[in-house]
Amino acid sequence: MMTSQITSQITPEEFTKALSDPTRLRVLMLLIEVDELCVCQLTEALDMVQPKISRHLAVLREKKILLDNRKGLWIFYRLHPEMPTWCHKTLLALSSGCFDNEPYKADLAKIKKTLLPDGASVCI
Amino acid sequence: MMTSQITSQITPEEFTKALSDPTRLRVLMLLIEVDELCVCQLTEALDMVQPKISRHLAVLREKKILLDNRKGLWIFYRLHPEMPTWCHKTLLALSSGCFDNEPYKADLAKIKKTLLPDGASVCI
DNA sequence: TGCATATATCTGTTTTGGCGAATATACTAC
DNA sequence: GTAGTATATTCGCCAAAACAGATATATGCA
Repeated sequence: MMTSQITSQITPEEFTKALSDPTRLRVLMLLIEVDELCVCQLTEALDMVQPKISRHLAVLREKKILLDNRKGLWIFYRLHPEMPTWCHKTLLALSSGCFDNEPYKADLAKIKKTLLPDGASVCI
Repeated sequence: MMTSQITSQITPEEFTKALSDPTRLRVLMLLIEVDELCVCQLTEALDMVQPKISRHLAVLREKKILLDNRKGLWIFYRLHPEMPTWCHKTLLALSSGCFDNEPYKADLAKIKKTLLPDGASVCI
């Protein structure tokens, strides 16, 4: 028997509201370019206090825009693999307006310094 | 002599903030599908009081997301022709998440009833 | 000129949402 | 168990932004 799973999809209104905060937009732009990042990497790259980052991550997690994955003490966030296609396309379109400009360019540069050559991460 | 024109481009933060209001999103989705609409058509289609529509149009106009064009008593709004490509792509991506759902579907249906076969508009 | 229509703006109020600071929770190592 | 680190949540406050309603402005026409 098939168990039908009613995962209420995010609405366009909810999605644009989630993108409307500068901090959340910066996080999402990074996660378009890098598979996964832990909270301490984001805290470091965006130069913000940890509770602030966590609160914004919670907003994105609750809307199923991000998926969290604990590995020991660290919790890694990535774009939610079941995010609707139109959401992903929207993020991609925005990213083409971001990475020529600050702070997105510098954010990405900082993050890349925390990545090892094999793609794994170095936490501080 | 060339007069260099410094038209400050909209930033991604400003753009996502402009999209984060449900009314503004509904207006923009309509203007993706229909070349231009006057204020009374929007007031009628979205079933909102006129000052509310005008205030939201003003936000989008000030950010150069919309361009206004008076024709007699009516003022028509359209997507700003000089909007950056990434903005237009973002709106298109969002539209693919909108038109299967309400209120966007019904909004568009209502608007199409105010359009003449040749694409011109009927005001009420 | 005066009136009607369409649209814009102002004003005061309420709601929303982000913030800092403090605290709580989860995990690891000892 | 305790200690230390990473992350999450709660709380009270403040500012941004949306709202309704009233009013102002612009245009067309008699």
